[in-house]
Amino acid sequence: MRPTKREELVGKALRTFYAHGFHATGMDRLVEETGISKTSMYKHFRSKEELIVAALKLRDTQFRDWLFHRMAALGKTPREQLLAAFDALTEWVVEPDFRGCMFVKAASEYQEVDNPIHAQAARHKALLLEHFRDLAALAGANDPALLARQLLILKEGAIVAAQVEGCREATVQAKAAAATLLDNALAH
Amino acid sequence: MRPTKREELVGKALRTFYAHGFHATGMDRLVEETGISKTSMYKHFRSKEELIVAALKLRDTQFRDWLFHRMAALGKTPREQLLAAFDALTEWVVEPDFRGCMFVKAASEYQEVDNPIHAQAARHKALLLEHFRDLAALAGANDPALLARQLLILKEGAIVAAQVEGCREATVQAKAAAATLLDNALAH
DNA sequence: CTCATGATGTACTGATCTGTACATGAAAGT
DNA sequence: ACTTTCATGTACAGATCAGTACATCATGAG
Repeated sequence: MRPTKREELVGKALRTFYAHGFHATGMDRLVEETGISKTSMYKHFRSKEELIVAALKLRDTQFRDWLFHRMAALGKTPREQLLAAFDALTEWVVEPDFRGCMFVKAASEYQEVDNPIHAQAARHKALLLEHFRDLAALAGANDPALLARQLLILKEGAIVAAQVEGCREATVQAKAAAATLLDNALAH
Repeated sequence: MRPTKREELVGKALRTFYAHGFHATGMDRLVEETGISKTSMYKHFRSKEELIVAALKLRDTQFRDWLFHRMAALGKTPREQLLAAFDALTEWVVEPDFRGCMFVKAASEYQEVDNPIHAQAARHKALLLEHFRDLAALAGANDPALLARQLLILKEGAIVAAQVEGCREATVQAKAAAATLLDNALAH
């Protein structure tokens, strides 16, 4: 089924925001890129903030779908799937248009905790944590919540290292750390 | 010795940039806050970019001084000092004006790798890595470079979790993970 | 006192920001 | 054919952006 006009606008905005940042991307630029008129743009989205939130929601579903599917494809057991998350990250960070985690960027530019943009970023992280916790429980971890959080900390840290320093090995080094943590958490 | 005018300007700019972001903070605002005139401001710094780089350099020395001194104060052996880094982080993230890592924010808003602001952020991370690698070697790690990188990945990830999700436990959970990695790396 | 020098403040430039008023267009109902 | 309705486009408002031209001021030298 064809994407609606609104979905098309959100998709284009998502790419531009990710590539250039939120404050640095003006509505004029988005209007120019999409070929739509400004009036129509503001018919679809009452404000820039609303457009950003819509873009983050799209990114949330895109990223989770991609990550969870790669994890399921690359790993059979829950333990393997958790480790496979880092293989998926390795595929991602070497892509030429990789620019770090969009939600970290969003939360960085909109820091007030009550800001809808920041809240949307936090929500994404919470959803990731939920999935990891379920898998950690399935894997038989002593403390699934702790293990899930630690693995996600490794994930965020590896992305930051890859983005800020351009470190290519961060994700595989994070995977090695994750393996150690998993071994430790599944032993008893 | 008294701070020079320039140092005072950099210090104030640092606080404002950290609290509100780089693009979101205009030179007009900084001029108003410091009481200086715009002409004088541009006498000290040829451009906003130059001011941001100066602020990041100050932040780099401040943060490294603080972290390394806390690590030395809280830990005796190299191993204890590496772990103590996470205790220091725990002190930091609960401060009311904690807003995440300034260098991650800077690299997020100025993504081009050849941008001086981005480069300054990368440099800070490299200096942290150097210190951690030295300590890991002193601690007798099999692969000091790997261990140092993994510990820093935990550090970045914990800061991100604390900033984006407001997660209070992230730094102590990261410390637990760090302890596991240390145990593993020092065994032979 | 006179004049040069350098720091400072005011007021501005042109560009860009988010958001809107209003004119124009096409399609649909009667 | 005439009017209503709604989507679209143009042009703009008012604020703010980074950066600068120029007037004013204090100070120090001769």
